[in-house]
Amino acid sequence: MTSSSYHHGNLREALVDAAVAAARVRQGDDLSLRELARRIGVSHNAAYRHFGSRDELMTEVAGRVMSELSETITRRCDAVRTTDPVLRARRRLAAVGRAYVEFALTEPGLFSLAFSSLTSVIDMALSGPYQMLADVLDEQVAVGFLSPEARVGAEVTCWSAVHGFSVLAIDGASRGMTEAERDAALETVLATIDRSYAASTGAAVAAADLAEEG
Amino acid sequence: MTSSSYHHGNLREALVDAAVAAARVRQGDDLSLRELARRIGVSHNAAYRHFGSRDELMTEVAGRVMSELSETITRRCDAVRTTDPVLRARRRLAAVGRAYVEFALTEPGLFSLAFSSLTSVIDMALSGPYQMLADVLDEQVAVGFLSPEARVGAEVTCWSAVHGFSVLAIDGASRGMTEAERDAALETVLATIDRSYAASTGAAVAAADLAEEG
DNA sequence: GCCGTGTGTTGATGCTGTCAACATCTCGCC
DNA sequence: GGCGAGATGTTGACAGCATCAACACACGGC
Repeated sequence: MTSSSYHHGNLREALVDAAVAAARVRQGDDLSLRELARRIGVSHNAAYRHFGSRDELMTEVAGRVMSELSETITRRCDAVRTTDPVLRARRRLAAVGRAYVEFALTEPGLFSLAFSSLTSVIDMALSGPYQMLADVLDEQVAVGFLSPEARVGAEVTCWSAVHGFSVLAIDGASRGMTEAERDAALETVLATIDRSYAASTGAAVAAADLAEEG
Repeated sequence: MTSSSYHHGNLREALVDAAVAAARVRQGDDLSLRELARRIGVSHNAAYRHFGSRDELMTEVAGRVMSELSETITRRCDAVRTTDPVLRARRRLAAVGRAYVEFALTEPGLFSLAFSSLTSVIDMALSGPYQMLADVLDEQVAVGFLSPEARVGAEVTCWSAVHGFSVLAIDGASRGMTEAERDAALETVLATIDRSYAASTGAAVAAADLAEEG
């Protein structure tokens, strides 16, 4: 329609798309406005008609990434089919953790970009992934698995654990681990938290309880 | 001695010092070779006689930071005076975690720089902080607090938790928290792990056990 | 006393983000 | 239907950056 070759038509979207695509491919936030413009076939600083600065674009990209993260978590969380309420709540928390790490390791470029974007990103996280985590924790309290005392601050604890795991796995520490070793390490993290929350109410747990279904 | 005004005498050291000082002051890895050179009073790219690239300098700086981190951890860990073996092992693990986070929050610039430096940094961490963590965990097993089964992968779990906490506290998530709230959140993280490890052997724990001494 | 090598300097290249001035298109109004 | 305003895209410039190449100085060993 509006493909007049002078006006792009939807530069803003195109820029964000290109940024996401570029960040998806190569690690490091070395993607420049000029290169994005070049790739789209528009001149440098055309971007400035849509974004006040490079950071503003990155913030927008980060928002997209957060949404994608939320989706991944929701999908994984909803895939838990267990009907037993306690087991279900425990597995759903584990699913949140697995989804978070899975996303980070599948899309390390996007993940890093999203969390290196300074401030406002996190505000988005608050309404997305963070809220989902809180909901699952509430569910654990509701079914009597997690004690109300241990509930306070639990979001930060869980988020710290999976976020730290992701960061270390992406750039450094766990490098040199095989995929199997990494998965095992993640399961250890999840099991550690699960065991702690079980102990908060004296609930009994078995080692294999958290194993994924199907 | 060799202060000939043409040859600096110890540029390499001076560069690393200046980089550390600069990173200490302001967040973000926006410190440039040129600015460091300017600050030292030497011309741009004099640095290239001592470092092959900017990254090489940063790696050196990261090494320094790691050493400082190790020191902080050692100091905090050795400050535990408890004589009861089990309580001592538990408090020493908590001390490692507190030291790690304390360093990250006291020197966010240095911390971020060290862990944004791509690869070789982590290798240093392996011989430093990571080894200290492993030792304390071994101690917990030795005194019968942590079960050998729960011991496997525990380094990664603990490191993930405190590292994630630090990262989130520095740039974003926990921003807006008061210092007291942040401390409380950290204690929750430490208590969660402690409770889990206690549960691994069925050891009894009281809430105030981990509290710092005098 | 002289030369080689280590160290520091100057200059240039090509990249970046950002600003200012200009060009072109699109849409609403008469 | 034509026109003017605002939105969008372009060109050019500037300063800053990392890095390379060529040059200048200083000190040590012969």
